[in-house]
Amino acid sequence: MIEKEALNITRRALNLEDIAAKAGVSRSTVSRVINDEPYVSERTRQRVMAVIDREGYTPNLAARQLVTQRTQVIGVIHPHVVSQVFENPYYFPSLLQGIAEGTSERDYATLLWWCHNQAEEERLHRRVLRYHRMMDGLIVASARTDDPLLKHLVRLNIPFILVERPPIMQDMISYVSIDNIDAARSVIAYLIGIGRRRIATITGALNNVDGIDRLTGYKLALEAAGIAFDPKLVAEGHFSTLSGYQGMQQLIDQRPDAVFAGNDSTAHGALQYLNEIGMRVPDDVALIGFDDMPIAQQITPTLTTIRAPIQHKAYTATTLLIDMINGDMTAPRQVLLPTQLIIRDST
Amino acid sequence: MIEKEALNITRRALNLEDIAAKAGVSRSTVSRVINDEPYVSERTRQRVMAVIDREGYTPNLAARQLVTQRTQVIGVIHPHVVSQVFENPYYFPSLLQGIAEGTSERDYATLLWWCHNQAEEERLHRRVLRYHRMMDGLIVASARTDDPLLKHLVRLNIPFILVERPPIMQDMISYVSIDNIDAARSVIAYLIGIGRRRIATITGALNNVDGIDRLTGYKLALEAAGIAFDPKLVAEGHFSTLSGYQGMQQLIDQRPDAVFAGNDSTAHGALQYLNEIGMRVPDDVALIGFDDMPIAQQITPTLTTIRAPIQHKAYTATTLLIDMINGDMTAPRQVLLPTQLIIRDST
DNA sequence: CTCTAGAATGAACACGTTCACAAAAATTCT
DNA sequence: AGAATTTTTGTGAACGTGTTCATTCTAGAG
Repeated sequence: MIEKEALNITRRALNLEDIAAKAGVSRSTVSRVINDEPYVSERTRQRVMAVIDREGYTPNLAARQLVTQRTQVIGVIHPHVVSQVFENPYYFPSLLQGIAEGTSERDYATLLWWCHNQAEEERLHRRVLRYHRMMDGLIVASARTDDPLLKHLVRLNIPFILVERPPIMQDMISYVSIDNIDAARSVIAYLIGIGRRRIATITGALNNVDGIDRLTGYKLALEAAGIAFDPKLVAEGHFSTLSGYQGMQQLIDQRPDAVFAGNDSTAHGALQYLNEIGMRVPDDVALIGFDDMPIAQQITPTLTTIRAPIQHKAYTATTLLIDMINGDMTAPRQVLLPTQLIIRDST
Repeated sequence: MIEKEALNITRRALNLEDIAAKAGVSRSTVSRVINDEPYVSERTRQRVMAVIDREGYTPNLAARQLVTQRTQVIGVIHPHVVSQVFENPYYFPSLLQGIAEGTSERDYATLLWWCHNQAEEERLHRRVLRYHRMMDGLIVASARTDDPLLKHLVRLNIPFILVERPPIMQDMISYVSIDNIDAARSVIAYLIGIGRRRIATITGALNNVDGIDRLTGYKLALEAAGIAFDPKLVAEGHFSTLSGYQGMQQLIDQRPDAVFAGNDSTAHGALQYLNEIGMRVPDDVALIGFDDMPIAQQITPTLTTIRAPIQHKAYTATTLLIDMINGDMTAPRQVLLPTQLIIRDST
């Protein structure tokens, strides 16, 4: 018998019963101690804790999940990630940082789902759905307008929240976003206020809700000021430096006196073209970006832009999601966080 | 009875037994079908599959994990993340992309552990250790020289791999990294080859193995060329643009004719200072960075630098880790990936 | 037809936890 | 002191899967 024990090289991990035996109590008492439940005498609690620490016991999470139906894990899905992440490299880390803040507070773990290329998107969806039992809820970090994922999630009845305004079913879905429309509107109003009249825009990606909303705000502000909307003053971009450069190239013939770019990278590209052809910023053309990336302060002139509380957005989404999971939320919630206009030298 | 069933709003999910009943077979047959095991007749397999698809059954992963002792999940831990991630924003996304590639291929999920601030580091370690049963293995994305985490991981006997050269126990620990020492050495040799003699360096963070190794390579190259090492030509930085600016400020009195920066951000900072005081690059001072970040091509002059295959590094680490998990690896493996010198206008 | 090897299937157990309930012990009240 | 209450502890039944082993079925050989 002793030999058999000694030969047993790959020892199985300790379980509740082992700890109970060593502490001279029953399995459920140990369970109560671990889960901080009442109705355990202080003396017993101490003794059990001592054994747990000494033996280095950690609970088997799979067994716990099996009976509680809870995993203490949330998923983060970012299906069409590649280009966007590399165009605005601060967005994703900021997002994750906010999520980490929320999950750390509430003791959740984070399962990350993202693609290494565009073609994998479909496969990723399938994997997420197949593994959905591992997650109590899901943060959808980027939904395309034609994304079938959301419908699947609704069908599976898994709690989820978006960090953008959803492209479909907006009343049914919870989300936390920034008020892109209002931010764009106020920034255009500001440009009008400082006397600009031929205000062009290089949009963000228009299969993306953020990009669409910023364009909408642009139009609304012009309308409010009684300036006719001119499609020739709109160049379609996709959040990249290159698209800013090309967009500016396309717009220059229209002689704009101001350009509102879809984000700071785009503004940076536009600036590069303006520099090349000798146009002065802000004297000839005022330039405004979006997101307040670090690049905004690194270029000359420093860039007027809109600061979005990305990390805070993600944090809010995370805590809301956990509330949903815990059943503390009955109806879907929609939150729009305010942005801040940062005026620098480019306007 | 029927009413009771109908009233049961929150229906429990389907399990193997349900599928078995609907298909007219036993639970173990369904299990065999799902896990692609032999000894199931083709006819039975078809019938079971049809039921599974129709009912939309997915296995309960917790139950499976409980019996197989496998989770199909790997963890990624980046404990002291904040400053570093924001100084080199491309590093972390590239890393995750490589990991995503590896996990996607082998059908693993990724559990992400990182801090939202420095103070959380200790807490994060504890959480990772407490949750370690959820992971088959761990990728350690950034280990400080004084990090106690590695010892804990060894003690717990959990498979793990580093994506840097480990600060301790180098023979015992598997890792995939780039050959920082050799890269730095060859880049200095190149500078010597083009006639530079007073070669200064602004180091990376020196509590980081990458930073230390790059400095070591610098020293070795000088030694090999018979140039005496001069501590006054070394400024300590920490991978940031600001530290590059300040480092250059500190070094300028030494009249260097070349500067090797700890990374491209640092080089960028150095360039800003050189521009301010009217020094020409590369005529007066040659400048070299590390990492080939996008900024290297955005500044004027474009930056000579070293391209590191970060994504490939992470991919390799991921597949090796999964090999470890599957027991396909007996001894620890150490892999150093080659780097590439990218010569541009700054030298 | 019988016999046999091998393929196909099912019954029962194990995994480690939580939870509901029962039992025992301690405390308070009359 | 004895009853009533409250605190503390233990027992047994889930949770849903994989796995072992015994049993049944099938096809082919004699």
